[in-house]
Amino acid sequence: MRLRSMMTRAGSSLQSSISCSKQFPSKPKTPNLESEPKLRVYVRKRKLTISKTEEIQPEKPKLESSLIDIEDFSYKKTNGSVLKQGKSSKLLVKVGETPPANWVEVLKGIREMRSSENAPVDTMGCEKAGNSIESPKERRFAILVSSLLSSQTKDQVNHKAIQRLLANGLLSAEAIDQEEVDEETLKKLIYPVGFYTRKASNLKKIAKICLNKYGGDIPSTLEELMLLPGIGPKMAHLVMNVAWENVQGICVDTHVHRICNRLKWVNSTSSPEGTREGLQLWLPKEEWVAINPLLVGFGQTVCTPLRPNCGICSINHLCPSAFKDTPTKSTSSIRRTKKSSISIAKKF
DNA sequence: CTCCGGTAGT
DNA sequence: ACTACGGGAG
Repeated sequence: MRLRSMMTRAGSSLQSSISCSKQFPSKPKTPNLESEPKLRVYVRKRKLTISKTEEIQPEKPKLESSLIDIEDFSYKKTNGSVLKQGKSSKLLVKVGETPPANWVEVLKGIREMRSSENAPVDTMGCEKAGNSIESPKERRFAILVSSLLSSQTKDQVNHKAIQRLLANGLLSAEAIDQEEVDEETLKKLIYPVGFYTRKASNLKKIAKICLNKYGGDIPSTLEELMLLPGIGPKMAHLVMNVAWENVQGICVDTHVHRICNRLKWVNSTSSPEGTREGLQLWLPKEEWVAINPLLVGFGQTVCTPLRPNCGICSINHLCPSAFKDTPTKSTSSIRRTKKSSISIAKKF
């Protein structure tokens, strides 16, 4: 995959305020810390503090380089509900200072498997979108649109939809915002991407916002991207990574979420956002962009949601979940459990 | 019939 | 936390 070089814009200061969240995932179990007494003491102390008080303003800890760059932020959707708060406490940071054992080896193993395997994901879909476009502004817009369309949609389908938009000259904010381009038109053009009706509507709105507020360009910060209809955390991080080449966080999709939990790379998270935060605590920032395509491909071929192929996995000796069924609490496995128990119930 | 490379509203 | 939104593929 190649990223076109371009000027990265330096903005993106996300210093929004943050009121320390009480939404901190309440799963403070102490996993493998027993082996490191020194750390354990510290962690326990922190943990206690956290659970007692919401407001924590500790001294800036000496962190590994990768963590300094995570900035506090909060963003909300139009209805005013707070969708996400940035890193919520220093506790996470401290715990995260200890990366999971063998993670380097695990990563290396996955890379090797990925290089021999052919995963459906060879590139991130939205990267392709920009390749043939000269103007940086339009290239970024194309990437944004491609991200929007790509959710719950096969890469190929998404790619074709983008090509149709392009062929009709409808891959810029100016073009889409025109009066005569209605949602019906867009809908037909992007069909059959997943949720095309809603996406057509969102596309129209996004074009208007981009034109009116950003001069036809796309927002350059995470929080502003999230304010666009249909753009959530996953896509916002993807766009920051690819369109702006300004890495604010890890793009966590269902694969990254599931695999990180299987590997115990995060502390049993129930949402992709939780996984993102947990992963960012210890994964060196240089890996933040690459980790997504790597794990997505791995998740499609080897570490599948249902019946993972642990037998062919070269790192199964390092995986806490290897050969165990009913693995993590990924959304799909929850759903599966629920449904299968229903169908079992029907049988009897 | 079940699974998908999310998001937003309940 | 739970579910609707769409359609295609296995």
